[in-house]
Amino acid sequence: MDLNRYHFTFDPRKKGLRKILGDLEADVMEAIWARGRATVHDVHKSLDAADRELAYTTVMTVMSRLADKGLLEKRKDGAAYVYVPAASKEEFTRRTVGTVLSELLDDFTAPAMSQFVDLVGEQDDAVIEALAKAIEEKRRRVDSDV
Amino acid sequence: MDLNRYHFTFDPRKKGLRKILGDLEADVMEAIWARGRATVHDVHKSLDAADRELAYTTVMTVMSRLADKGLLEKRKDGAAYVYVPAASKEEFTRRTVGTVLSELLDDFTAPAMSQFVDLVGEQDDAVIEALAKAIEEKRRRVDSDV
DNA sequence: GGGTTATTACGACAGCGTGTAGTACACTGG
DNA sequence: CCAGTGTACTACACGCTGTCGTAATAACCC
Repeated sequence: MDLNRYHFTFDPRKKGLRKILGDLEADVMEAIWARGRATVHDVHKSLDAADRELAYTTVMTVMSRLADKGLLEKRKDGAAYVYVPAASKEEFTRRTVGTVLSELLDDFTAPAMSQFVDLVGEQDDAVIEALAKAIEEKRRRVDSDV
Repeated sequence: MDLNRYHFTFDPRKKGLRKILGDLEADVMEAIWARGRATVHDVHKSLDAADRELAYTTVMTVMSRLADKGLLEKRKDGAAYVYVPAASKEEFTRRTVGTVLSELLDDFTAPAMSQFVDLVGEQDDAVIEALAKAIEEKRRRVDSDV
């Protein structure tokens, strides 16, 4: 899960996790999340379609790299290795989004706040209210501390 | 300024704009923002310190790439070209942060919102105040629209 | 146990973004 | 018209990702 510690790319043109993972990496992760656990064989089988023939070793390399990055865990399972996601897709997404947001908040506090409020405000008053409430609580806490 | 359209890297280990720009690119931008406009000569002079000797052409290449990316505008000025930031540092920061946030909100709406609220709760007072202010402004704007 | 098959390890190379720089050409000033 | 200075173009390295091949290894079947 320590994508958090690493440099990664952010591609606004891509959708979802592909903004952050490479295309093939994302495909592999999706495949593994879908089945919970998978061997290289499994993943290769599910990705190697007619329109995109992938070498077995290509899949293996990618899975290996994902394990190095901490997104997958590699476990010996009799014959072959089984790869298990270090976190569910939701959890991974949550953490990644959290990392980016907190980095943004740390380094660009004011613009991040105002931009966020603007962006969210366009569609969702509820979130603004939630934020306002969070502020309220925070203030109350501070007050009672005093 | 259309970093927005391009793939860029995001490095949590770096600070500020360096998360998004390369180190040298960031140095160059800072130098140019500091003087408003600059020639390659100017930038080279201000970056080429004893501890970091840079070739003139290195600076030129970087400036040229920044112009390609739309962060700088290049204007003929008699002998040399002068480079002018396409946007102020604040504006650039604002837009970049905005791009990232809006991408995040589009693709990861729920986690982005909840993470944001959570993160804000953990922040120190200054940050909370910034947020409160942002919300205030937002509300005022909305009210006057109505 | 030997041969066959499935897996893995390791290494390679390409493309892209960034840092770095050299060379050759152009333009300004004198 | 020449010298300098600045510019364009080209190039190479490194890190990340996509892509594989080859060789080694482990499992399996007779």
